[in-house]
Amino acid sequence: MKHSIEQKCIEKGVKLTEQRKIIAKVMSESEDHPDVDELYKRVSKLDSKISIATVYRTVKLFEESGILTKHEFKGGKARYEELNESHHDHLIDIKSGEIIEFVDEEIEKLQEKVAEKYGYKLVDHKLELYGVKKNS
Amino acid sequence: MKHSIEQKCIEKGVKLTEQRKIIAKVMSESEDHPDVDELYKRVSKLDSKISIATVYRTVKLFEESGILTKHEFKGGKARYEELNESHHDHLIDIKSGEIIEFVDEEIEKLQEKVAEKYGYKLVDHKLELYGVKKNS
DNA sequence: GTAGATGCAAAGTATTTGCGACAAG
DNA sequence: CTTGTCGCAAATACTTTGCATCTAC
Repeated sequence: MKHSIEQKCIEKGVKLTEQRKIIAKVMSESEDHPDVDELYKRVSKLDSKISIATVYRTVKLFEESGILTKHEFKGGKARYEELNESHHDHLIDIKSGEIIEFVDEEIEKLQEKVAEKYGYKLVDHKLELYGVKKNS
Repeated sequence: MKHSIEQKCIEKGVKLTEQRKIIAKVMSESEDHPDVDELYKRVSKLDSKISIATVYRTVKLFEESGILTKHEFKGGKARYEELNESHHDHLIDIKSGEIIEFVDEEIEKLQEKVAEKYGYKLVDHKLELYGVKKNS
């Protein structure tokens, strides 16, 4: 069975080149939120000839096609993850850099309500929590 | 009476140079969230010899001193605003770029709760809503 | 066959830094 | 005085782009 991103490319009519297939595969198999450099490293192991320009072009294309989503957490580089049905936000451990994904329906609803209150329709949002582990 | 940022520099023991006073003044009087370029333009009107490097160095220093806060909204450049008692989040009009500040105590509390749930102490957070005006 | 994709290197942005001159406390 | 700051230009980090070549459909 094809991995999920390649599948989505077909559905969305995104042309599949060798390079895109590799990038799609790597992102599909990634459990984390790699930045372009990291993605480039992983991709290079499968095909050392892929250029970083192609990686940049591809993540941008995938993002515009609604296949990947881009995060700009604190500290510079953009990071990507596969976009799927289940929306979630992020809790970031500022010591270790570990990222925990979470969903909170109540917060989601309240956000809609805030937008509503000011006469806006919510089209997107960003919620990031930065924390330190409690000495448990 | 001195404007608020200059006051804070004194309280926090931040050395006040001519350039810093000007940057402090401009930020104190800004009602919006200027990026460094914009800030540099405003500052240059009061003293055309200030360099952009100084503006970068100063906003960084002010941020580290807890005087300014930095936002990285979608689309690149970092933007700054004065940090004061009243915390707030931002609702951004994706058409006009207008930024509305809001506070929602309930969301704040829920965020704490989420962090708690995963065993974390919340030290910072970022909540940005992106919306379009409803045809009112 | 043709429109679009790739690799490369060069160009863009945004931001930081080394260094000698200078100013604040 | 002495330490830290400034202006300048060069350096860095991340991302985009022009162009000739190549490839998916």
